[in-house]
Amino acid sequence: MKKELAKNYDHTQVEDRIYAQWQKAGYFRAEVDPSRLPYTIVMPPPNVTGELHMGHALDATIQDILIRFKRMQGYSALWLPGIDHASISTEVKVVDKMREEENLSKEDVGREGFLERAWSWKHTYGDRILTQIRKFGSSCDWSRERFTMDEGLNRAVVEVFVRLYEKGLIYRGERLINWCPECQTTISDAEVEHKDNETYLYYMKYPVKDTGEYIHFATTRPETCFADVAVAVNPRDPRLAHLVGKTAVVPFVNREIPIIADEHVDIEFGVGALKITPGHSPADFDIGKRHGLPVINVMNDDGTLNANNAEFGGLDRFIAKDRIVEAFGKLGLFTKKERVTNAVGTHERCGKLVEPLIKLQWFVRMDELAKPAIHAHTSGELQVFPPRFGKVYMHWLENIRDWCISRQLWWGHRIPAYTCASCEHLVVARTTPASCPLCGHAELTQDEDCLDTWFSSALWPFSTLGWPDETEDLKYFYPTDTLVTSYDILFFWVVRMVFSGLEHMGELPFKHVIFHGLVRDSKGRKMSKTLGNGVDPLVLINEYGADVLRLTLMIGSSLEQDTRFDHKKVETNRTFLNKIWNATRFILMNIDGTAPDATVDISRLTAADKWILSRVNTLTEQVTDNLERYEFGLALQNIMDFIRDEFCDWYIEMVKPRLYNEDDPSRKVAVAALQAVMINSMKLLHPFMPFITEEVFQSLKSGTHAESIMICAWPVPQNNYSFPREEREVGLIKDAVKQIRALRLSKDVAPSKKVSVCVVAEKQEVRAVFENGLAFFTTLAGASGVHIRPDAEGIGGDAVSAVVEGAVIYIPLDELVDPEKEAARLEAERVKLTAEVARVDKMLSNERFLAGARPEVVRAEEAKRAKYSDMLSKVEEELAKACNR
RNA sequence: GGGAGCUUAGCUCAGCUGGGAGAGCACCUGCCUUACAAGCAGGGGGUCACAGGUUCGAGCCCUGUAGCUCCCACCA
Repeated sequence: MKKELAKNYDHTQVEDRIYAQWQKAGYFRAEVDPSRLPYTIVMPPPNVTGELHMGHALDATIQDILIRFKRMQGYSALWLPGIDHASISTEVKVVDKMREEENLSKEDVGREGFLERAWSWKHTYGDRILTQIRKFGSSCDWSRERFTMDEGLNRAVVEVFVRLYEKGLIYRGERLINWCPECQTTISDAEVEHKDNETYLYYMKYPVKDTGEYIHFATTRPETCFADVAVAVNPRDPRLAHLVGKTAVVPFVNREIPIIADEHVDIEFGVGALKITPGHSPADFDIGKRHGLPVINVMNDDGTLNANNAEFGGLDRFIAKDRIVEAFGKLGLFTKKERVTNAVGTHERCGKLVEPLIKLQWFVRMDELAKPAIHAHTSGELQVFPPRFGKVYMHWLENIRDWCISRQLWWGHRIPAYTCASCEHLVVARTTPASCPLCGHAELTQDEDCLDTWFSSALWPFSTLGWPDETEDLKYFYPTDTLVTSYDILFFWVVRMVFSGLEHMGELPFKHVIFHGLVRDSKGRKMSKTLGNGVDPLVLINEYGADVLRLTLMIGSSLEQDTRFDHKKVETNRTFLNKIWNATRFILMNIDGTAPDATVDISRLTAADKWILSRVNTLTEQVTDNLERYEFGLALQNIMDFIRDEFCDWYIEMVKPRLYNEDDPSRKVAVAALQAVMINSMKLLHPFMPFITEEVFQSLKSGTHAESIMICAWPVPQNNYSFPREEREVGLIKDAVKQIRALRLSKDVAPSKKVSVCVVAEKQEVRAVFENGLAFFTTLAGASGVHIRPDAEGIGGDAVSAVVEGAVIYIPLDELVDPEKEAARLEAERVKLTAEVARVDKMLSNERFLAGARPEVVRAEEAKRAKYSDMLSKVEEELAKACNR
C-alpha cells in the first residue's frame, strides 16, 4: 500500500495531535537514572500576570532545542516548567480588577478576601499560560511543574530567610529606600529605572543667621526644602568659605541648620552650594551620615507633603513644588530657574516617579554573598554566553548594595518575622512561635509585609527540586546545566540565583548562562503594550503552526543581537515546511508494497548515493558542533541548506530515473537512501521543528525504528559513510550540468528542446566520471546523445563551450552561435580565472604563507591552483578558437 | 560621568580560532518538467561606516573618528 499525503502541509492536522501523543507516551518525563547523565534546564517562570509574548516564545524555543537535543543524545533531560507569582504586578492587576468588577478596594475585602481573589486569578491565568507553553511544542516535564508560591517553595523561602537572618545576612533597619507612591510599596534598586527628565534648576537662598547674608543654592527639588538639615559647600571653595560653620534658617518652619563643608559638592555646579536633604536623597543621606545630621521626612506614602511642611502640608508633591517656589519668591528667597535635564528614578513596572524615603525595612546584606558569585565568574566556573555579559555581571556584583526585600504587599511570601505584643521582641522563625521566647507572652503578630518576588525566584533552581529536603531529584538534577533567559533580567534574577545557589547549596545553580536578545518589531522597536506593536505568538501558531514560528525566531539569528520579527518572514518560512512535506510525499510515492528497511546496502550504492550519504555525515558533524556551541542559527542554516540545495534540488532529481524504472536493479537502494537521508535530516532538525519532523518520521519509519523521533538516538557521523571521492565526482557532474543549463538559457534554447552535448576530457579517469554520470546530462540538463571523447577533433565553430575542471563541454547550436559573443563570454571567464590563479600562485610562492598557514589551508589552496590552472588553459584554448572564426 | 553593542547587497540579517564576500526577501530572464507555482532553472546587485596600523594575507585582530542603540550611575 502506498501511503498518500495531502499536497500541502497543514499544521492544524498535526501539532496538537502529536503533542498529545508525546504527553501520553510520557516522553517529557525525566527519570532519576544513575546509568545516564542528567541534563537539566529550569524554565524561567513566566509571570502569572499576563499573556505570553514573543520573548517567551524565543526563550522556550531555545530551551526546547537544547532539551530535545540532549534527550536524543541519551541524557536524562529534565526541563522543569513553572510560573512566578509576580508579587507586585499581580497584586496591582487584581486590585484593578476588583475595583472595576466589584467596586471594592483592598481595604474593603481585607487580607483574606484579597488573597482569595488573587489565587483565583492565579488559577485562571496560570492555566492559560501553561496551555500556551504547550502550544510552542515545549517538551517540559509537566509532572514537576512548580509555582513560586506553592507550599514547597514557601518552605524553601522561609528556610532561606531564617538561615540568612541567623547568619546576620538579613537585617531589619531604617534606611533610605525607593518608594513607589503609585504602587504603594518599596522597591529594590534594581527595579528603579533612570530616565532623563526635563525639569528646572531652581536658584534659591536661605538667610544666614545673625549676618544679614544669604546662602545661595540650586536645587531641582524645592518641595523637599523643609526636610533640609544643612547646606553644604565644597571645603576648597574660597567664595563660600566664610559661611562654613554659620547657621542658615529654613523659612516657614524656621529651622536653624548648619552650613557645612563636604567634598561631594561640585564647585562648578549651580552656585556651588547644595542643600542637604537626607530624608529624600541617597547622596544627601550619605553626607548626612558623615556629618551626624538628623533625618527629616516631609512626605506621605501617597506622595503628598506631610505635617512637617508648615502650611504646605497635604499638597501633592508636584503642586507643592510650584507653591513653595512661589512662596519663596514672595520672600525674595527665589532668584531664578533654568531648564535642565537630570536623571530621575522611575519604577520599571508602572513608570511613575520613585521617591527616596526613610523606612524600616528588611534587607539582605550583599557584600559577603557577592564575593563567591564574583569568584565563580573569574574562576571560569560560571560561563556566560555571549561572553560580554560576563562584564555586566561582574560590574553589578562589584558595586552591589544591600537588597531591600520587604514589600508592602499581600500577594507573596509573608515575612516570617513576629513581634511580641507585650515586650516588642522580634522573632524570626520557621513557624509561628507559640509564645515570646523573651517574656513568654502568648500574643505575637507577624510582620505585615511580603517578600520581593525575586527572593523566591532566586531559589528556583533548587527549591523546585525539593530543597530544603534532600530529595532524589535534587541530588540527581542539581546543579542544572544551562540557564536560558533574556539579558534584561540579569540583575533581577540571574545574579541572585547564583549567589543563592552558592550560599544554600554550596554549588553554582548552573554551569552556562545563555542570554538571548529581545524580540523587536519589524521596525526595530521594542514590542510594548503602549505602542500596540506586540505580536501574539499564539495567533501566529494558530495560523502557521509552532514549527514555523520557531523557525522564524531561530533562522539567521545569533545570540549577540536582538532580532526583528517581521510577519513577512513567517510567510516565506512556511515554504520550507512545505518543501519538507513534499519531499516526503515524493519518497512515499515511491515506496511501494513493503517499505524497505532504511539500512542501506553499501555494496550497491551509486556515486550519487554515496555523495548524499557522505554529505549527511558532514551535516551531522556540523549541526552537532554548532548546537554544542549554542550556535543555533548556524545549525539550522546547515540543515536548511542541505535539505533544499543538496537533497531536494540535486539528489531527488538524480534518483528519479532509477525510481521510475521498476526494473532498475539499483532502484531499491535509491529508495533506501532517500529514506535514510530524510530520516537523518529530520532527526537533526527535530529540536528546531519538533512537529513536522515527527510527522515525517512517522510516515517514513519502518519496523526497526523507534516509535517516536523524540526518543531516537541523535545521529553520529560514521566513517563507512564518508565518501570523499564521490563527493568530488558528483561535484564535477553538478558543475557540468549547471554550465549546460546556463548555456542553454543564455542562448534562449526552449526548455523542451534537447541539445546534443560533447564532453572532451583528455584524462581517462575524468571521462570515467562523466560516463558514470551520463544519464544526468539527459535528465538534468536536457541533453540528448552525449558524447564523451578524449579530444576535440571535428568540433567546429557552430558549438558553444564551457569549461569545468578537467573537461570542456561543447553544445552545437548552429545558427544560434554568435562568435563575437562567445569570445566575449570566454574572455570574461579568462579574466576571472587568471585573477584566481594569480592570487593562489602568490600565496603558494610565499614561503611565509607555506610556513605559517595551517596545513589544510595550504592543501586547499594547492587543489585550487590545480583546478583553476587547468580550467584557465582550457578557456584560453577555446578563446583562441573563437577568435579564429 | 562610566561601560557595552551595532554599522556587510534595495530591505532584514548570517559570516563560528584571519585564508577565494553569503542567505532570505525584493528585482530581471525563462519555465504550470507527473514531490512541491507555498515551485524549478538562470541572472544582476556589495571600496564589508570612515582613517590609520599589525600581517605573506583583514569583513574578522589593534588604534582612532563618525553615526545609531542599549546598560549602569547619589551633579544637586
